[in-house]
Amino acid sequence: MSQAPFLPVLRELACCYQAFERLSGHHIRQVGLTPGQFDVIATLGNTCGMSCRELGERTLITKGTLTGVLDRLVERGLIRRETTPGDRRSLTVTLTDAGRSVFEDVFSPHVAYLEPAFAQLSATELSTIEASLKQLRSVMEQGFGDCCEKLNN
Amino acid sequence: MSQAPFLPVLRELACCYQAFERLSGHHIRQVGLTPGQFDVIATLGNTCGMSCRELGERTLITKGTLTGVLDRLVERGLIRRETTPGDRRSLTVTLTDAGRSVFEDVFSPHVAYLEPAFAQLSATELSTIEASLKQLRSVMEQGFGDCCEKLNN
DNA sequence: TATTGTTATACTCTATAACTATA
DNA sequence: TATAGTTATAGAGTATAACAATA
Repeated sequence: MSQAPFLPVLRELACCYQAFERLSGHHIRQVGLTPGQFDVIATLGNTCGMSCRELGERTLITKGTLTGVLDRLVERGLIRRETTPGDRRSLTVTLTDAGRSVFEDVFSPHVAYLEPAFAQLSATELSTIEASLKQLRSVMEQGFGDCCEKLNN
Repeated sequence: MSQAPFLPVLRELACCYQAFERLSGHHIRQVGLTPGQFDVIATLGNTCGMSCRELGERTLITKGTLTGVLDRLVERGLIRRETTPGDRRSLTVTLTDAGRSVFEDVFSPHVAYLEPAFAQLSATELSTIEASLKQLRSVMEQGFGDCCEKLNN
C-alpha cells in the first residue's frame, strides 16, 4: 500500500482534511446547517451575490444539487433568488438579512473558535504550509483545469 | 473574510482536497464504486480483515452507515462478514477474491495514474509537504483526539 | 447552437436513536 | 453496564440526463 512515495502524502491530506471537517462540521451542524448549506452561506458572505453558475463553481456543488440546496435555504429565509439584469436566463443569489446574520453568527465565532489552535503557528509556518498545499494542488491539477471551474457541465 | 491569517490555509486545504477528490473520484466511479465503498475496499486491501468497529474508525464512516455500505459490497460479492473467534458480538470483514481483484484493478492503476503528476516533486519536497500537513493536522486535533477514533459512539 | 437553471430519477450517505445479542 | 452491530427513519447529497427559456 506504500510502494509509491507520495501515498503517505495523500493519506495525510485525507486525514488532515477530515480533521478540519470534524472540527468545523461540529460547529456548523449546531446551527442546523449542512456542510453544503454552510458552504453556500460562507461563499455568499461579504459579496453582493452571484449567479448559480458561479456559486456552483466556487462551492463545487453541481447544478442539479445546487437547486435543492438553494431551495432549502430559501425556505429558511436565508437567501434570495433575483433575476439578473441583462441576462434573463440567469439568477442572482444573495443573502437575506437573516442569512447575513447567520453568516456573522456562525462564521466569526467559527474563526474565533479555530484561532487559539492556529495561534501556535508562526507566520512563517503558516506560509510554509500554504505553499506546500499550493504545490500539492498544482501537481494534482495537471491537465484538469482550475479547482473551481468546469464542474457544472 | 480574510481577517485571520490562517483562513487562506484552510481555504487552500479545502481546495487541495477537492482537487484530490476530483482526480481520484473520477477513476473510482468508473468501476461503479462510491467513494465510501472504495474507502472500505482500500482499507481492507493488504490486510487480513478487521472488525466493523475498526473499519469504521479508519474510514470515518459511522456504524449505522457502515452497515449499509457493507451490505452493498456483500451483494456485489466484494467482501465477506465472518464471525470473529473469541467474541461473538464482533464480525470480521475481509475482501473476497473478487474484492481483492477489484482492489488490485483499481488501486494500482490509480497509483500509476497519479504517478507522473507526482514525479515532478522531489523526495525533499514530498517530505516538506507531508510535514506541513502533519503540523496542520496536529494543530486542528488539539483536544479532539486522533483522526481515526471516537467517531462511532 | 450554446448556456442558465430546473426537474426527475434512483441511489447513497448522514445523523440519530432504539434495539438485539453478547461481554 | 458496556460493547458490537443492525435496524429504522427522515433528510440531504450525488450522478445523470432530459427539459424550458433565453442568448
